[in-house]
Amino acid sequence: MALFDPSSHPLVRKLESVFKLSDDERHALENLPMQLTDIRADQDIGREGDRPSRCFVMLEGIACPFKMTDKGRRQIMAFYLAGDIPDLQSLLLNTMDHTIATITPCKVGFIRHEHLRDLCRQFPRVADAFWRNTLIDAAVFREWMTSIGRREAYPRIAHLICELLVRMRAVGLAEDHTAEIPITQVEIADALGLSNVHVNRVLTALRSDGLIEIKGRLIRVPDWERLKEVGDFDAGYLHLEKEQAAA
Amino acid sequence: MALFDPSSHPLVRKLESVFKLSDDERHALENLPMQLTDIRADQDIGREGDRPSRCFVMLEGIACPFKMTDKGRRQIMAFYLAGDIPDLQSLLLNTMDHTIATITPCKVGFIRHEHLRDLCRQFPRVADAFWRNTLIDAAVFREWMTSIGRREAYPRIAHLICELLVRMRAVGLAEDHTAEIPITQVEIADALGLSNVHVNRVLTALRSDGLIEIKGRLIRVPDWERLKEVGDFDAGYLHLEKEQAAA
DNA sequence: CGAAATCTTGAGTATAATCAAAAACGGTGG
DNA sequence: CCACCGTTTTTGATTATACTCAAGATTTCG
Repeated sequence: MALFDPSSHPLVRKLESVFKLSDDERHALENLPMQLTDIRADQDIGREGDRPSRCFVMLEGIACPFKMTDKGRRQIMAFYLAGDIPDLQSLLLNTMDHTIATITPCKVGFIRHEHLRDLCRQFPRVADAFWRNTLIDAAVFREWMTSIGRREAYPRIAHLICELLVRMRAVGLAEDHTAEIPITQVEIADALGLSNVHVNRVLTALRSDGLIEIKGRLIRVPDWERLKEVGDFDAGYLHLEKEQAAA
Repeated sequence: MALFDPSSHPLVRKLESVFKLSDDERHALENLPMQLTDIRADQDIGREGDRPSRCFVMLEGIACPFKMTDKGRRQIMAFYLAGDIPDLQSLLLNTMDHTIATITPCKVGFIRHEHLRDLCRQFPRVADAFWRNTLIDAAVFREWMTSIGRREAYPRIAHLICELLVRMRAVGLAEDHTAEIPITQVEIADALGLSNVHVNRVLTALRSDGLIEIKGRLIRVPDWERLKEVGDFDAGYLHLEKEQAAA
């Protein structure tokens, strides 16, 4: 599978995974004013309560939306990869109900709402594609809810690894069943509603059971079918196109 | 606050909570062909894997989307009330990734996708309102994730009660701090990732702490501010208009 | 009125949390 | 190249929240 191609526009890539763009649509997307910005790790890009006037596209790195409870506990609600548009919702919902932060150093492209609105007005299919994007986000939230609420730690972690691998493959960030996943155990814990200590113990168990191999940030899955089964993983909820979903 | 007015069209009500409809828009909505159907309790309306050709609007009753894990455990991911459009996503995502079932006897209105598509094409603001609707669903999913992952059972249940009360008030199904909530403890357990036994114990504790009063299906909250605080509840994520959010 | 569903309570257990500290790792500068 | 420092991972010991199993009480509804 081809690696991420930095020469093609990220939004073009994103939308072309849904349908064939017309020349006009492609042209409009490529000429969308976008402010490229580098952001270092562990920085908030948008905060709960903000009223943003622009969205951003992930170009490189990993970011996450999270909330804090009154007891100071953090819940990470997703991991965003290259091509994702984390706060597309700000286009229609004025106030941010969560914070979005970088996990690794990131490259992002900011796009002003007005430009996106113009684009949606002129090309309804683009608006549909954005809408579809938010629907898939919601589908992923539902799956995470199911994991957090009803799967034990062992399958829960296996499930997350499956999801990340499939999504990274879909955007060319992983090949076969190996990927570099620069997410700490603390972050995994906050995403899955577990303690970092327990995450560590389960990862150790997954390794000694031969389900995963870890070298630094590199994770390899020797037996994909078995990991999928352990994690009760079915990629359907990601609503990827067939070619990409092939596992 | 006025009780639910069955004479006004549910979609008109829904969209008017977002913006003022033009006469044309209102007229188109009111003339949308809609098949009214009564469904008894505990029936699936749509199943995982289905490829629906229509959406439905909730008119009466409560329904829920859920998933089953391979171990046979159920996760309920939301509660849908009158006015909600549970599977709007089927308009853009072909295959259902979860099942939707009634909790109580329900009255629903089925609307064919083609009619909704025509409507969206003709009235872009209506499409925006639908999109906004799915964004709010996603915001609720995020809040639930936070509850399930990072709040203990006691605040978790308090939080759910707060949410249901606010949402029911918003559509005229509750007055003040009293509502009829026909959801069993097993269903609450499946929604919050708890066992029914534990839900029962926590509800007992909430009662003996004077936070809620239960008579049959009727639930009363004597001290709203205190329940909100216990449940770490802030209605912001529901993105209600100001008048409705007033607590 | 009676059967089925729901709620309640008790007893014992298990998964995962917390607390604490040591080991390993990754990057930096000398 | 290596020593050093902060971060992350790992391990141990103890505790707690919540689960399971089981049975009895209560409510709901036909």
